[in-house]
Formats: sequence, C-alpha cells, structure tokens
Amino acid sequence: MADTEKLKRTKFSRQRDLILGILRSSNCHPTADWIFNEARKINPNISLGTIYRNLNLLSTEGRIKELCFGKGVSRYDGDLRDHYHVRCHVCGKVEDVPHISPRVSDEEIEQLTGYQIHSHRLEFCGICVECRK
Amino acid sequence: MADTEKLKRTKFSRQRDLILGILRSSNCHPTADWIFNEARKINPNISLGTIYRNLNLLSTEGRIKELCFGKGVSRYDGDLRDHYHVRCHVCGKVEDVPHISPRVSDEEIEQLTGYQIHSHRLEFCGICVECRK
DNA sequence: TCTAAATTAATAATGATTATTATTATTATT
DNA sequence: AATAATAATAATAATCATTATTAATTTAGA
Repeated sequence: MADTEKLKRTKFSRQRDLILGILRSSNCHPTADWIFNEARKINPNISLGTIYRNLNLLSTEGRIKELCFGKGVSRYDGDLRDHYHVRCHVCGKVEDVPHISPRVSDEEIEQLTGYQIHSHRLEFCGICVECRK
Repeated sequence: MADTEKLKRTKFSRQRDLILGILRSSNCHPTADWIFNEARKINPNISLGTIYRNLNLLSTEGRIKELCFGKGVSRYDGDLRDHYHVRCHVCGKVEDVPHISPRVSDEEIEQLTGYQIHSHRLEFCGICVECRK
C-alpha cells in the first residue's frame, strides 16, 4: 500500500478571497506588495506571507497569471484572457496591449524544438506616453 | 557651467574580458552563478560582485543580453542576433528556438499603445525532450 | 615612470520571497 | 450543534539573488 495518496483539498479562506477580489478589480498588474497594502485597508492583520502563499496557490491553480518582467519583482494579473503586455522601463508601469491576435503558434514551436509547449509570453518594453514628455 | 559633464570611460579589465569570453563560448544561457564558477577555474580570486557588475555593464552597453524567466535568477546571452527562447519548466534549461522570423512589429505596438517601443521578448515555456520521457 | 581614474576583492547590506510554527478558521462527521 | 481533522493564518526567521561600500589594485594616458 505504498500509494495511499493523501489528497489535499483547498479550503476557503477570507484572505484568499480578498486577494483575488483585489487583483480582479485592479488593472495595474500589481506586485505582491501593492496587493498587501490594499488588503491591509480591509484586513489590517493580514500578513505578507499570506499574500505570497495565496498568489502562488492561485497561480498554480490557474486562477491568476504571474508576470515576470526583468529581475526583481513579480507582478500578477487576474485577467486570464490571452493578451500581451507593454512595460515602461522608466516608470515601471505595465499595461495591456489592446487586442492583437496571437501571431505565434505553439504547435509550430513544438515541431521545431521537440518541446511540449504549454504557453508563451510576449512582452514589449519601451517608454510610456507620460514619460516621453 | 552646470553641465560640466564628467564622462566616464570604460577601461579594459581582465575579469570583464574573461566573463565575456565565457558567455560567448557557452550556449546554455547561463546564470551569474554559473559564470562565476566557470570564471574561478581560470581566475580563482574573482569575486561574484565582479561578475554581476560586469554583466550589468555589458548588458547596458548592449554587448550581451539579459534574459529574465520567472522569478528568481537572471540568465545571460552572448548571442546578439534576433532570436527567441524556449524554457523547460521541469529542469529549467533554456534553449534557442531555431530561426523563426520575428512575427511581431514594434511599430504596430507603438501605434496601438503610444509607447516608444525599444524591444520585445518572446519566450516559450514547456517540457523538453529529455523531461518528457 | 607618474598620475588620475576605473576596477577589483572582500564583505556588508538590501530586498523579494519562502520556510517555520504555534494558533485559528474551515469543513466533514458524528 | 458539538467534535475531530486538517488547512490556513500571523508573526517571524531564514534564504537567496543582487547591489552597495571601501580600501587596495590595475589600467591608460601624459
């Protein structure tokens, strides 16, 4: 009986629900720290570790997406629809690219590389309208 | 005379030369730590800070490229030609995607977003041939 | 060679993220 | 509703990658 698998079911938590709500109602692709500060306004006792643990859990479950620009901080996106991002390398802001159809076929890359492709990320980097002035 | 600019010229250094050589002769898109360990084989006194400082300098000067996959570690690429990457999320390996022509026009994104676009990154994530077995 | 400035090695400091743990909250079962 | 099992939390410590500091060394030009 080596494979007596212990299944671990996710329980509801107020904190996770709050985090997901904050992320879904924001459009700034926030960092864990930004979410932490928003969450404290509602629940002053919430811990930063809770933010990170739940962001990782939600990301693993596919309920949110994690964005990684450059070294440093992760950002998170509650919008699961296929879309791309543009980042200002002056102020750090991240915005959605208004819908462009995906130009890239994962299937083609599978054939070229032999990899089983799960996803791709396309990110543009430049200077935003405000910072250009 | 507020703008007495102090121009700072880059001098040659054996360490930077070594780092660049290691990076150019590798094809594994190494991390700073990997480069550090290679460099120590030639120069046992070299410091990790020197690796980071020079990788940043070389990257700023456009002589190498910095790749940022996920949270955690930066990787570096001595191949300046336009190309994309695929990463195995099991073993972490990063490989080049055999030449596909860029499908994405920075100019189009400039018109859509108002950003002045400098660059874009396209990365595929999946499971490599070895890890699929 | 002499001098000024850039670079280094060594180390400390930082900042983001993860791990630990005793306590609390949630869910299933009586 | 009370109980039991276990997942989640807050608080905190620990980790890991990267950057800053500084005295000593190396480079390049006069």
